Amino acid sequence: MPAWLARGMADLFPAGAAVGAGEDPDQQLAARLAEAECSGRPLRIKLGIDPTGSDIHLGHSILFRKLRVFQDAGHTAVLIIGDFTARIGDPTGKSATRVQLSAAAVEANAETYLVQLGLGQDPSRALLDFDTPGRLEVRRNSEWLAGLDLPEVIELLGISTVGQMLAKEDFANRYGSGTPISLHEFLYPLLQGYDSVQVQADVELGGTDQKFNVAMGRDLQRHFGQRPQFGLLLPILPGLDGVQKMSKSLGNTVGLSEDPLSMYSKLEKVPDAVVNDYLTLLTDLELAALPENPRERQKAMALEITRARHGDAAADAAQVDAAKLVAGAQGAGAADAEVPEASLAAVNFPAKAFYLLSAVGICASSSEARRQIQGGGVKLDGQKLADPNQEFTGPAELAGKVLQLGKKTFRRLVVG
RNA sequence: GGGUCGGUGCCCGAGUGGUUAAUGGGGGCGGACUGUAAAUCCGCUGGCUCUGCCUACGUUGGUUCAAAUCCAACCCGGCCCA
Repeated sequence: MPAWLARGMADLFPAGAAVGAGEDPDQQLAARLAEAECSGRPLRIKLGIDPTGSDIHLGHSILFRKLRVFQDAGHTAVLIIGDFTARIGDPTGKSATRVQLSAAAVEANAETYLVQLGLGQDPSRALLDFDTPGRLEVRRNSEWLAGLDLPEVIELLGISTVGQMLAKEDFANRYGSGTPISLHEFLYPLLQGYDSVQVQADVELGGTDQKFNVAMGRDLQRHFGQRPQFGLLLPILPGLDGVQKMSKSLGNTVGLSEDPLSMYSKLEKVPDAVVNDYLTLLTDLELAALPENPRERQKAMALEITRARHGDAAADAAQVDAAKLVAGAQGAGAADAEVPEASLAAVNFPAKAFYLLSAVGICASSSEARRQIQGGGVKLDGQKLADPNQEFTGPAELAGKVLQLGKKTFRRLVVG
């Protein structure tokens, strides 16, 4: 099996026996690849995404990266936008039923997804190859799901059983703990599987949490007389906390569209334990060639990922700025790295310190600002603010100064 | 549909008429420490230009000087039965 295929792989099924099982292209992916090579017919690699949010983060991108290497090897990426299934909500990994989204919201999300993946963007930084003919098909599953009639739905339902559904980990947990499961949620794995039938997938990519759904696709394909797809599962990327999976609702993500500085500075402090995972799954670097020092590894990882997304120059600059920020936070005076500006235009003077912080957007509320000041976490031009009630009479007193919350939040105050 | 138990702040979870934005834990934020971090220790954790005033314990209404705590209806959920 080629290295580009094996890197970062968590599971592959069916895996076939290494020796003795012959070269059955329905049992061994390597054989199927060879068959494609001979016949000149590229494989169809399916990846489904649910446009339930508007941001793609690094956790998603490991799947797209794998899809991309298939593209580069000459195969066809079939990207399925689950515009229909998003309205049901994939129960996977959720402790509760998902909210259903409106069709319009789903479509808007789908558009931003494609842009983030590189549609219409600089191809050298795009996650997928949008340009080479035959390498990418984008499909929306409402295409075939919206028109299903009741007999067809019943046929789908008949392919699986309640026992099978309850064997799925998430359902089992929820059922066991008395958390509600709506009946329509059982439809989700079936519909995702039906997508495989519709696009005649040879391989379906997914996270390890997708095993059930991907396997379901095989059942459905067999039911409809097709060769069952392979399931190629990739690990779930741990989030910035290093423990839980990367997920927006857990607030431990790095978004693909984040600016270089925030991307770099988040990544450079990922826990040591997961740095190698990030390197394997999000870069093409050789682990053995990297420095042993854990701090150096973090930096190399952060830099490489930022480079791939923003280009070398922007990433290198972000690294320098991040270093300045840390130095500044440690008492070397206010950082002169790129500090976001905050306008004083919306502030009504005279302004007390706590009100200023919230008016300028550095704190979520004035009460929080008051607490932060009392907790000693706020500085103005490097000088600790001690009194939340300290009054500022006008913009002139503040213009050009840098307001700092904690170690990493800075705002340069501007009059305009 | 019947019986029964339950719906508390970001999450979990105490509290069952009267100091109180509501014990505790998690998470988050801030401080110290450190190789950034993690671990550990400390503080904070509804809102409001705030020495006071608002809004909060599923929803609505009621009883009371006084309710998250009592009553009624309704909504939502678990379990058992049909």
